[in-house]
Amino acid sequence: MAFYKGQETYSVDSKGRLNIPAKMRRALSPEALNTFVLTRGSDRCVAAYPLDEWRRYELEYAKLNQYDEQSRFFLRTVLAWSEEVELDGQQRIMVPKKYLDFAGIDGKVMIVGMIDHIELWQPEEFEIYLSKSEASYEQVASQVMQRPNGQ
Amino acid sequence: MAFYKGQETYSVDSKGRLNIPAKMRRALSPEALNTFVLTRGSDRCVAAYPLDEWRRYELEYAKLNQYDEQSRFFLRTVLAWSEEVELDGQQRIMVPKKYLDFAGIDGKVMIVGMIDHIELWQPEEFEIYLSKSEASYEQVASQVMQRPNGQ
DNA sequence: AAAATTGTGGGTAAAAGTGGGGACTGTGAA
DNA sequence: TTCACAGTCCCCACTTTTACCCACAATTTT
Repeated sequence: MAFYKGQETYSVDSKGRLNIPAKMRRALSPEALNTFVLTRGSDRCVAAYPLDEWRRYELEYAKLNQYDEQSRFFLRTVLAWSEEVELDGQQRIMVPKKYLDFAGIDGKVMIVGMIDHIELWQPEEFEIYLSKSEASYEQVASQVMQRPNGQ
Repeated sequence: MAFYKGQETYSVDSKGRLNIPAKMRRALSPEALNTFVLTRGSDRCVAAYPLDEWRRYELEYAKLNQYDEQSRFFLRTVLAWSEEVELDGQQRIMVPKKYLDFAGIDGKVMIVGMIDHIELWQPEEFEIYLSKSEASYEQVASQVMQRPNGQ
């Protein structure tokens, strides 16, 4: 499987349409049916999962017992902020306004590859996010990746 | 299989008619015969099951031991509050007043996709519901989904 | 250099969401 | 029995949103 990576600055037009970078589009498997599922990301961004990836999560959700109060709360929270969008003839998706608002996006978007999904950020917001960690990249990396490459 | 998801604010007109969002309508299988079964949801909302899904629940209900007092109570409550409604020419359903009253709905409705059914909420009520959980979303998520993606 | 792909914008027909009139039905009161 | 009334259902109509098409400059590939 191809993982999403890289960052590109793209624009959302007045109709809310957003072009998906060609490189990232190539990582879309045919099973995704040219469809992404938008959802609220961790931190202030919009996450877009290819449909086939999203289905794997959904199957887990479907197993939850809806008669359990906590499960219901979890499902409603996740699902209320999920929506399928399909690529149009120009390989663009329509991003509903409420998602743009959530991430503070207006006009320009930073599209970031994130392994199994892509993220949409307000460009300055993303810069700030990268720069504001007190710990350095090297410090965090050594904590997160104890034994890279499975060795 | 397509699961219900997303949230949309729609309106119930003076005749009690409610349009079903197109995206959710597309998740309706032909076996549902354009019919939903309304019932009381868990928490203060109205649940609408596609007819074919509802039949599966009915099979479960049929297995309950009617000599058990709690089972009887559960069955009577659920069944007394169940009613079939069919989509009209404009893809709307007629929501009887008692359901609107139960959920406190008047004019505007928040329609929420919930895996195998959709829920109708009074919009503010839903906002409050999402925001007032004592535990944070992250806490609940980690409790509910111990092993996300089945890994 | 030519050809194909990519990123962006806009016009227009179709679909979606909303509202209302009028016929039909069944109920209860006169 | 007849009438008034409420509740449905079936059309029609209007506005907004979305989907689909075409266009074009910039970039990449051949």
